[in-house]
Amino acid sequence: MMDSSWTNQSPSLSLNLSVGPPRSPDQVPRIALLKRSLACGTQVGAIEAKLNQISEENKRLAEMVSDMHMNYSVLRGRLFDLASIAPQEKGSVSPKRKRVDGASCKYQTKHGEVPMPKTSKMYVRIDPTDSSLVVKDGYQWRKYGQKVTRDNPFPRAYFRCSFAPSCPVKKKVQKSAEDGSLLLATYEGEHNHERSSRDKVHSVSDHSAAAVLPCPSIDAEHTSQPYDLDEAELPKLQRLLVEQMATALTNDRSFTAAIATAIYERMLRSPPA
DNA sequence: CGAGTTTGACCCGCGC
DNA sequence: GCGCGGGTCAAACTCG
Repeated sequence: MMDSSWTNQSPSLSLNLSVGPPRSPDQVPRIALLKRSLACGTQVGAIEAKLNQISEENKRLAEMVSDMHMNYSVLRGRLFDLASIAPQEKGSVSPKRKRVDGASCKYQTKHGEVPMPKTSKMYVRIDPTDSSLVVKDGYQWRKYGQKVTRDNPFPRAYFRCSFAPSCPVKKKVQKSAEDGSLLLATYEGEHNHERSSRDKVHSVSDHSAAAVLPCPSIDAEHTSQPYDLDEAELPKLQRLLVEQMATALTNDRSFTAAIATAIYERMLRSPPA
């Protein structure tokens, strides 16, 4: 259902930072020609100095990207370390649904032993001032309870799927204790119906400032499987990484200038058909 | 008026 | 046995 590829793939960091398009053999004479034509003037030296400066910057940027890639690898390693040392159930299972046998993935109710419902988690970025605890996921939900839990100052809301009366799916929604702009939605069970067409259209995109962040290894996996990370850790790691890269790149004016120059030159040399 | 939300009470398992 | 805490119930309330 969710894409778990985020952590499985290294983002491509092989950014081509050369100014202008890659030089093909037939472009070298063009550069020579350009130089010759400019030789009439007194700007050749200045242009060469500028080119040297740009290559220096390119070199620096390449090192920066390499550093970031290394940091990414370190963080990624730490992520998987956390995944491997915290495989046991951390979240409390409802007492009424206490597991009888962890291996058999069953829990006991007053009606007997039934299969453990699949649980998945999803993180949603929201406006920190938004206390509605609404996650637009394409299904219709009816709230049936709200509680303040011990380990989190934010209330936890309980929802049941109201689209189909027989649908067994439940959802718990709570703001992250560390980050009030992050909602954690925990789904229990599987829908036995399609999404409502109305919500299909408005799913995710119409929520004010909300962005669903399918939690990579947690979300695709189920909590009964090995990747049961501390829910606070994973989004923090992801966010840290993305913010680090974005900050480093956007704060470096020479990088943005080089990108702009490269794009400009590329567009000049290969105009859209 | 019906559907959905709020909220205090209640249930039940766990740990001490 | 008792208190704690998470989950659920259901009456009261709100809103369209």
